[in-house]
Amino acid sequence: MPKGRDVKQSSAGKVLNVLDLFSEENPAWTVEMIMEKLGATRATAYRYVKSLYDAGLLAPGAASTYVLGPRIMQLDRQIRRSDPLLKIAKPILDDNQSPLIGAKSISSFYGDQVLSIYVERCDPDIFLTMERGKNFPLIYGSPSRAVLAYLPPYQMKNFYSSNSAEIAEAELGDSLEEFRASMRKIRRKGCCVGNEVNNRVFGVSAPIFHDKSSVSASLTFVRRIEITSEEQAEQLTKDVIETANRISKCLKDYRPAEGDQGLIFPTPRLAG
Amino acid sequence: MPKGRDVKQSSAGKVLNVLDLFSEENPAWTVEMIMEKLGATRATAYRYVKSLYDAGLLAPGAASTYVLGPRIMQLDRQIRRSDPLLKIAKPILDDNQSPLIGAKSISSFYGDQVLSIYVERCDPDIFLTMERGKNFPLIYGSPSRAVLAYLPPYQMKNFYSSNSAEIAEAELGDSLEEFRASMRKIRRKGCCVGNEVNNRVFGVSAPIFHDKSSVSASLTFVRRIEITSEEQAEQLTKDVIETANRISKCLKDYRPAEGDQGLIFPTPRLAG
DNA sequence: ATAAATAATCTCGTTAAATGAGACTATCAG
DNA sequence: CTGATAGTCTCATTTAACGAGATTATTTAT
Repeated sequence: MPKGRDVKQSSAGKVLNVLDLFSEENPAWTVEMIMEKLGATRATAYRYVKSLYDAGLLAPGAASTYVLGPRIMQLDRQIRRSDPLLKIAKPILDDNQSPLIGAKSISSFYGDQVLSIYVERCDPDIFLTMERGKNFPLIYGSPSRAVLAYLPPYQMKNFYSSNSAEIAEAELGDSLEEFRASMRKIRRKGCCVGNEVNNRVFGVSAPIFHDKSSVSASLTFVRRIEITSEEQAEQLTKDVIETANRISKCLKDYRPAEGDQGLIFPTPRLAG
Repeated sequence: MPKGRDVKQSSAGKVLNVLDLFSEENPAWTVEMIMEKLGATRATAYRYVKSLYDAGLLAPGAASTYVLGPRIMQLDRQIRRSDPLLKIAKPILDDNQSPLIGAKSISSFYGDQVLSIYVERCDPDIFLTMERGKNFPLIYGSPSRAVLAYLPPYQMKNFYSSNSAEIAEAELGDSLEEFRASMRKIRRKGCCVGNEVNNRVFGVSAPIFHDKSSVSASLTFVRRIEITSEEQAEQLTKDVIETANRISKCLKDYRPAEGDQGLIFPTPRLAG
C-alpha cells in the first residue's frame, strides 16, 4: 500500500518508463528513437530494451523496431483466468438474458481509476467504446461514479481534497459537504445513470461489493438510446441493481479453492 | 536483436522477475512471501513491489497481498488496437462463414515461441484449449509447426542445433538433413495437420507471411474430430490455406496510415 | 553461398544507485 | 483513541548502472 509517489525514481522505474512510449499512434520504436526520447546513450537504451525484452514485455518488430511483447498477452490471460470476479460474474450475467440489455460490462476499481475488465455485446447493432483494458478516471462516467459513491468516508474525503476542482466542474459539489450529498444521492438510488462515455447509449451502473462495505467494481448495462423508453430505462435500472447484488452476494461467500490466500481482487484503496 | 542470454541479470531484470511469481495457482502474494521466495530483505522486496506498482504492473489485493495490475490489461488493449495482423485478418475471417469451421485461431510468432492472439468459436459445442495469450514452444502443435517449417535457412539451422533432442523425440528427424526434409514436406503440403494440443479436435494450420518470405503467424481452423469426415478434412485444409494466403496478400500490401514506421509485427527472429 | 551493412553487445574506468538492518510512521479495525 | 500491522526511511556499505568507442552477431544484397 504505497504511501505517496516519490519524485526520485529507481533504475527499474526508469526501465519501465520505456513502456509508456508505446501508444496506439506509435506502437513501434527503434532503439535510436528511444535514445533520443530518453536522452540516454546508446548503451543505456539497449540495456533498457534488453531488460524489457528478457522479461517478454518487448519484442523485436520489423525494420529494427521493438513492439510490446508476448508476455503482456500471457499475463492478461493469467489475470483473466485467476480473477474471481470474472469467474463469479460470468455465469450470473449469462443467466440474465433480458432483451432490454444491449451490452453488459464490468468495471473494476484500481485505487485511482476504474478499468473495464469485461464487455459483452448483446445487441449486434450497438456501438460500444468500452472494451477490456479501457480505463477511466474515478470521476468520469457512470461505471466510475457507481464505485466512487461507495468509497469509505476516509477515502471519499481524501478524494475530495485532491480533486475538488474537477469535482466542482463535474457539478458534483463545490464543497466537501455538497460532494458528500451528491454521493449520498447516488447511493440512495443504488445506481448511477449516464452517457458521458458514449452518447449513443443509455447506461446504468450499480456497485459490486466483495465485502460487507467494500466496493470493488461496478456492473453496467447499456442500451441504444434511440430505442429506449422511459419504462425500459427504469426496468434496466432495477435489473442492473439486482444482478449486481447477486454478484456481490456470491463474492462475499467466495473463498479460493485451495490454500487460504483470501480474496484476490484489488482492494479499494486510493492511490496517492 | 538480443544475442544470447547472459547469466548475470540487471537490477531491472531482478525486479521484473517478481512478475514470474504470479501464476494461476498463486495469483496473490504478500511482500513477506516475496521476500522469502527471493531471499531478499524486507526493504528490497518492498522496493521491487513499489517499482512494479508505480508502473501499474502490480496492484494491491485484499489481505495485504499484491496481484497483477491494471496496466497489463491496458497494454494488452494497446496491442490489440495496434496489431495490423488482427486488423487485417478479422474482416477476412469474418468473410469466411464455411459451416465446416468449428473455430478459427491466429497464432503469432515470437522468436522462441508461438502465441495464440485470436480465437473465435464458431461451433458452440466445440471444446477449445486455445485462447488469446496461450503460448506454445515452436515445436509443439500444428500452429507452431506451420511457422517452424517456413523459417529462413539460417534460423532453421540455429533452431536445429539448439533443439536437436526435442526434434528427434518429436520424430521430425535425427539429423539436420532429416529435419530439413520434414520441414520441406510440410511446406510442400502448404499446411500442417495435428491434434497434439487438443485431442478432441481436428486442426489444420497454414502459415501467414508479412513479406515475400518472412513467416510471422499461422492461421488454424479446427473442427470437432468426431464429426469430421475425410472429405471435410480435405476441404478444411484447402480452405485454411486459401484464407491464410488472402491474409498474407493483404499484409504484404499493408503500410501504417501515417508516418513511415514500417510494419509492426514481430519479425521472425529466433531468440537465444 | 559470400560479403557488406547494420544492429546489438562488450570492455572498463567512473559515478551513482541498490542493498541490508533496524527504527520509524501511516493506515485500519475495534 | 489505542493497538496491530503494513509500508517507509536513514545511512553506511556494496554493487551495479553509466558512457564512449571497439567488437561481434545478424541480416540483406549480390
